[in-house]
Amino acid sequence: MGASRRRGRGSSNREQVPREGDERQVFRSHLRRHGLKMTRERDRILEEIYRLEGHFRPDDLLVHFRGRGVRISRATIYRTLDLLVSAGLVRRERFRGGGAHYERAHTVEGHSHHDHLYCTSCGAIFEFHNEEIERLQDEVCDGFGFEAHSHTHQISGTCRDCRRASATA
Amino acid sequence: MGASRRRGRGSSNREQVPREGDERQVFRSHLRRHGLKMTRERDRILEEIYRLEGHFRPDDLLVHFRGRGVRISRATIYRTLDLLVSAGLVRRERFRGGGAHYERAHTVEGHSHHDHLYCTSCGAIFEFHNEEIERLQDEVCDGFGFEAHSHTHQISGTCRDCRRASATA
DNA sequence: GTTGAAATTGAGACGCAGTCTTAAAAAAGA
DNA sequence: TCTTTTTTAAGACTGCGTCTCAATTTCAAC
Repeated sequence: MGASRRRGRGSSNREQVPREGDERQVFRSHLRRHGLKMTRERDRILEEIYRLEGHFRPDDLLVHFRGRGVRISRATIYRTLDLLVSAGLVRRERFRGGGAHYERAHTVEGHSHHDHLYCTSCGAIFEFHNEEIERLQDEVCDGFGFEAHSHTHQISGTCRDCRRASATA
Repeated sequence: MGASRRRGRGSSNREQVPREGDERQVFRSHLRRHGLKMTRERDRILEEIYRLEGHFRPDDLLVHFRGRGVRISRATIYRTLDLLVSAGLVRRERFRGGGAHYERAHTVEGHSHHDHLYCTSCGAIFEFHNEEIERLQDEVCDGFGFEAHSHTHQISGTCRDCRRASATA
């Protein structure tokens, strides 16, 4: 089939530091470390995710690709998301009862992740980060001899706007 | 609010506070407040939940009733769990990707709930409670003008035993 | 560049949690 | 008791996610 050997966008190869392809490098080395292969599909999925802002669901990707005539199967999207999560490039988040949401991790090292406020009234999602909470979490883990890999901290409730709306109602 | 007496294990039953039926009263008045009816099925489900220790899944209840020849449908169990959650008597928790787990809320007022450490290796669940984290959460919410109704705070990782096991391996 | 073992893919079947639909039954107030 | 409204059981159904497997692609060795 199409043998286009794609490189990155219009990579201006000026600098030494791979800025644009940072996540790609991380992904590649993660794959290599696990004896896995880089494929065109995985590359495209990663690229798309890093173009997106905010949260997305697997189906969003599927629709996106379908809409552009790119055939990437559902299975591949799910498989790739799993890989990206274990590579630390993407975070999986669950709100409400429905399916998982994903978002790219903000830093490769995973230091400054954020957590979420979820408005059950309008579905809005807010992000917060609190260093002190993070520290206390570590303390809790130490107390249990527990080694944390990740965490989920969601607060559900009513956002400012919805509160205002229901107050006037 | 008000009457949240502690309720230790074998509380000395000196007081007038309805011990055994506490949750039933709460449920009843919740239903009444919403123009809903108390039924035998709802009563049985509540009773069973308050007999259980720890986490359970909707299917556990189903199997339990089936095994005893009590016919309560899946739909009813799910509907009742929803009601109990909104009445504040039961908490819904999600671990991993699978279905929801439930557990009874420890106090009616919802003050001293706990959060969870989840071992991804053996599936063990530990509970923790940290007053300071709770306080900081409130602060975060205030900052957003957000009114919290509930929260989920899960830390995934490896528990002490599993760490030990993999260290010796 | 060719080759070939091993990994990956697409398509759809499948599994499971949870919701919806319906007629029949039960609750609660008058 | 009677009447109205809610609830129920059963199972069809939905949606998310996983699995299967033959065909294809990767990539390291040649």
